[in-house]
Amino acid sequence: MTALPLEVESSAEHSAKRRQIMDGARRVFVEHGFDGASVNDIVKATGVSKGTVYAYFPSKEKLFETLIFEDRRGQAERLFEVLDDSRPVEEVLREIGLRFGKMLIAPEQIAYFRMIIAASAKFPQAGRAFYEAGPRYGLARVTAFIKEKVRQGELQADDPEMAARQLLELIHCGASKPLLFGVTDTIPPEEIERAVNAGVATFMAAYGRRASSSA
Amino acid sequence: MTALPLEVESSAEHSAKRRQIMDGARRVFVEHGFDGASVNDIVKATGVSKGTVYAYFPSKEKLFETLIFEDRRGQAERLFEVLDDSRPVEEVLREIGLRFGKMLIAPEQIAYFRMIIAASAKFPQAGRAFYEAGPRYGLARVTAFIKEKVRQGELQADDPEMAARQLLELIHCGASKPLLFGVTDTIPPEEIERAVNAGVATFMAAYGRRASSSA
DNA sequence: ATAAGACTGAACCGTTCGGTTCGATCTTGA
DNA sequence: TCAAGATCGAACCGAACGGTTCAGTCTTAT
Repeated sequence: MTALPLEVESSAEHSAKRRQIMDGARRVFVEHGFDGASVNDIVKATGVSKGTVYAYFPSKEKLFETLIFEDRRGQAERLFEVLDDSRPVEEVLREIGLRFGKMLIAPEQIAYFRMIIAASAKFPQAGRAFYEAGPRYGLARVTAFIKEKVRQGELQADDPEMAARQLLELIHCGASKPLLFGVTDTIPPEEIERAVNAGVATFMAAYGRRASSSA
Repeated sequence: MTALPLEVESSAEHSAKRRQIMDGARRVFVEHGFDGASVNDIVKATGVSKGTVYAYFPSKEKLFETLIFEDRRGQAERLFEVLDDSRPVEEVLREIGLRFGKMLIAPEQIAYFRMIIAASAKFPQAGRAFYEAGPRYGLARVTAFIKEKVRQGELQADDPEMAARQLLELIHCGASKPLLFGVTDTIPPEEIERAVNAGVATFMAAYGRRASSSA
């Protein structure tokens, strides 16, 4: 290989052309997965020439890895912003539940999960990056929220992290699984709301101030 | 294509050669996914000639689909056998929780899930077949168990299916996620047990006879 | 023994794969 | 204006892709 990739500097890091390439690549990777995405299809989706793609990224692998690493959008941050511990706990949990539920069943999200999961054997660092920016980040935020609510006396939990894990599982309650396995394309919004309400009720039965200690 | 696949009769349905081919193919598909698995690698893994593979299956796609459809082993049946409603509810739930948890973190299982999830966009029927033999079957069994325990007075639940969904999520509590995303290769057994115990406690707090009605 | 069927291993096919090259053209900055 | 760098589109490369073919060998049943 005689053509070295462009030396990335701060300005080039955010160049429009580079972003254009990554946007086009993301579409193809999300649709076909890493192995199913051909470089020629990616090139078409980018709207630039193949030579230019290779001027920015040395290989298909590097393009994919870079995409996943830099795609750690503030999605989880925005989602968990509503964890305002000055408000009543059930109110917050219902709201976070609905936001979380809607996010987890969005078609783009399902497709993105599928792509990451599929690629995680070959690109474990990419899988890890995604996991830490998403699920783990969310868990940490919810754990902190629960700790504060325990301190305030609204909740009781010996193990706030386990409580947070349970909460996240309860409010979603596996609703996205049929989507992941291709069983259906849509989940009715009422289903999400139903799971959220039931999940919050169960969580409060176990961890609410009136409940017996659970852990 | 001049060579037609072998007409499948009852005996050929279970022929050793056909099984050999599918066993070899499964190994390669599970390791590399559908797109990442090459027919040449599959042929090597089967230990038969390429011509023979094509004598039994008309294409790579058909081989994959057939494999998934016929792989509906009685795994879920065996797992949920312990749902014996003549025993105390907590005892049964702990036991099913441990069995379920161990199954869901087994490396072969993780790899199989990954393969199915990855392929579900292109092969939704295969994804559905897997889902119905596994998660949906389990949910139905647990729902029936909960209904019976409600009838016996050990549990109370207005919505046994939602209760079953919650139970399945609680006893596992997302323990396999780090595996799916390639974050780690192993989950300590104590972690599974801990999640099971906490999950059963939360479930009983919400649905046990002494608990307030949750749904 | 013989014939039919199953299977083998090697070669083949047209197409696609990821990656490379390059003359021509465009863009940008001095 | 000019030169350097960026980009283009087309062609190319060797390897790999899924699928096909076939002479030879093995297996089985009569």
